[in-house]
Amino acid sequence: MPMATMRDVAELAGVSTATVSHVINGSKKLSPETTERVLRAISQVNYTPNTVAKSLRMGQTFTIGVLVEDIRGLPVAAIVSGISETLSKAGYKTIFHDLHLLEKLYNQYEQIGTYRERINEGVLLLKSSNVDGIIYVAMHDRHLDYLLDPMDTPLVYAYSHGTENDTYVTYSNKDSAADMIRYLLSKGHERIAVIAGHPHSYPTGQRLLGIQMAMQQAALTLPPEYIRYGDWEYESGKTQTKALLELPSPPTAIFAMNDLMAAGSLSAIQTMGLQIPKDIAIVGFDNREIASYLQPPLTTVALPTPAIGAKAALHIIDMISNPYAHPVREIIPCSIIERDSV
Amino acid sequence: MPMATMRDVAELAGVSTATVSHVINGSKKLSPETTERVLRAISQVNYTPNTVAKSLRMGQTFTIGVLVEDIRGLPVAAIVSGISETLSKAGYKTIFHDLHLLEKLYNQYEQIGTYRERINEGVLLLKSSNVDGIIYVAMHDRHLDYLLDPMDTPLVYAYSHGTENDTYVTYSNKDSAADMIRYLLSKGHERIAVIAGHPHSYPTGQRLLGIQMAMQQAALTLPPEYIRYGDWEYESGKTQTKALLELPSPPTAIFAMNDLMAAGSLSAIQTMGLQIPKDIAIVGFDNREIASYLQPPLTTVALPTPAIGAKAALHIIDMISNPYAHPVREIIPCSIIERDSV
DNA sequence: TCTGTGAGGTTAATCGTTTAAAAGATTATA
DNA sequence: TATAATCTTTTAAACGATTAACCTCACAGA
Repeated sequence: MPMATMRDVAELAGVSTATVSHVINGSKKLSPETTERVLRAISQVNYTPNTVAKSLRMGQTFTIGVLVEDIRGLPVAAIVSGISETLSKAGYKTIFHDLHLLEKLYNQYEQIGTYRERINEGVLLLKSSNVDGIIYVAMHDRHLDYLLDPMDTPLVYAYSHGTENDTYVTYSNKDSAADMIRYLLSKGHERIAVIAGHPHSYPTGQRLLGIQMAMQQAALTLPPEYIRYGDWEYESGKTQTKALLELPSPPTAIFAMNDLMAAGSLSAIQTMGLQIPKDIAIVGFDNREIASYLQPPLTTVALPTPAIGAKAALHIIDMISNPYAHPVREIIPCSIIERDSV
Repeated sequence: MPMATMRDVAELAGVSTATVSHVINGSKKLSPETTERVLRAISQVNYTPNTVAKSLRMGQTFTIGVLVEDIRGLPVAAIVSGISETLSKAGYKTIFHDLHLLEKLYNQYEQIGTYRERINEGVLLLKSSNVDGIIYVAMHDRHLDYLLDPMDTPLVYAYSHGTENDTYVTYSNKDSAADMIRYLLSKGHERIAVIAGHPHSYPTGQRLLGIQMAMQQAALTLPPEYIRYGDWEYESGKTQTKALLELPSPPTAIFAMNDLMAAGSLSAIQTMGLQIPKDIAIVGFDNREIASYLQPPLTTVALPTPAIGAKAALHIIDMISNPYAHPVREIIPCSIIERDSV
């Protein structure tokens, strides 16, 4: 049995389709009797408006395209969760497109062409679905200016940065790192070492900046031998920690720039027979699931993922109703999750 | 500048919109010159068909609604990833709706009403978006028969079961558990204990069945004191393991029914000063991220999540073109991930 | 009695496609 | 030469909503 249409309702109620539409949308004052009759007819035939027809007529789909690099990436799922919640509360639907780009993204510059293709395809697909706007959730900064060229659809970046002229919402690298240092300082640590990520990556640079800043403010310095670079992976945390502990004057606290390296660090510390947090403190970044199951549970900084998603959704909705507004850059602070590793 | 329409193309090429449509869809043989002219016009005005109009006319949206309990649930993201990939390869779009139901689901029977409401809302929302079909991704079995009542939209369950008359795709609880036992047996273990999940949950029951079966086939038995029930959480793994180790004749291998409890178990074993896997072996279930970062890395069973997603997508597409086919129940085997804990 | 006003409803165009059916043009057949 | 057959293209009616503009009627005021 085909879905009931507005016509069916109109006929049953003995009115025109215009009247039915007005009842549904409250777009005109109607007599109580008519309204009543139409409402009854609606529930009698179990009528639901056909969104497709509505969209065609109104030139709006009330649909936002959510383009993600890979939903399997941990922060991505949490961000999408936030987006989805806010969007549906605001009456928007989410059309989801996954680029499946989770392979290790670094050092694959030869493949950048393929990435661009995949991304372009995704955008085209969403645009051809007549989405009212697009949210792009990427784990690493990508310069997507080339994408914007043919883009008359509002776009906001969530998590990663766009260019200067884009609207994006991300988390604070610099301030969060500084906060963590201040936290360590407040616990009495002064000899703090850091295991950074890839030397040239944006988060590494920013966080290092924040760290130096916080140290300076405390009239302390971060000696060069206390800065070691890893590759964001478990093993590198292990190696760099060993190097750190063999220093003539080893640190009393280690700040690893993600939880994976922190886990490696923790394992290295323990195989050297040291106690955490008695002999040395260790903190991470990201608050992945693993952080709470390490022994001891890891103190780390939590990304404001739900907030990033929610804000991104809010911004895209704004941009739809107000297409010529200025781009807005929103940077959300992270929070420190205290556990037992310091 | 508004998007170019078929009319624009037609005018530019000096033909009717019907001709343009035929060129695009290859639905009629046309002279090469006309085709050429239309094609040129299309790229000149940068035309993309308006999907909304197309959907209205065709009565099909080429859109599948993906209803998830909560995308933050680990297996959920991986399943959605599989769904999305298969769907978009087949030319379908994914409209995503998250129910945000991640709060601990157990023992909340009072809240079941709210769940039903949330789920119903979601289904209604998707139906009103005129999706061609719905995939429901739930982490726990829910009896959604009440949902099907007004459902003329094809539905497939992914991960969880539906009722007898539903199409679903899930993983094998019984066989995977049996496989794991056989694996342990092959490594020389005969005194195998199990830390189960909630006593009355479906996975617990099925896996226990598989375990008993495999033991019997090896002419071994699982003594009652070797079966302990946890609550799927870390702490319960710890407690149950302690109890197991205090037995007069402790097991040489422990099979925890998820990685979280296995992690707890591992911690308990180590605080008792035992070596893994030398003194005792431990295996888990789920292959969560945590499994590979435990010390030692945990041997566990991996859920076939991408396959579940892919198959679910395939089934829904089948059902769309063939609405009166029989329901199909597909159970996909899991695989054992060998690491260093046995 | 006539005009003006407002309330309550309707008419019909429109959004951008698809697709039967019709029409026109060209070639083949008798 | 007339007719049939074929090939190419067009006409126009959908699909199911929204909405500006119009219509009708009742009543108030002059």
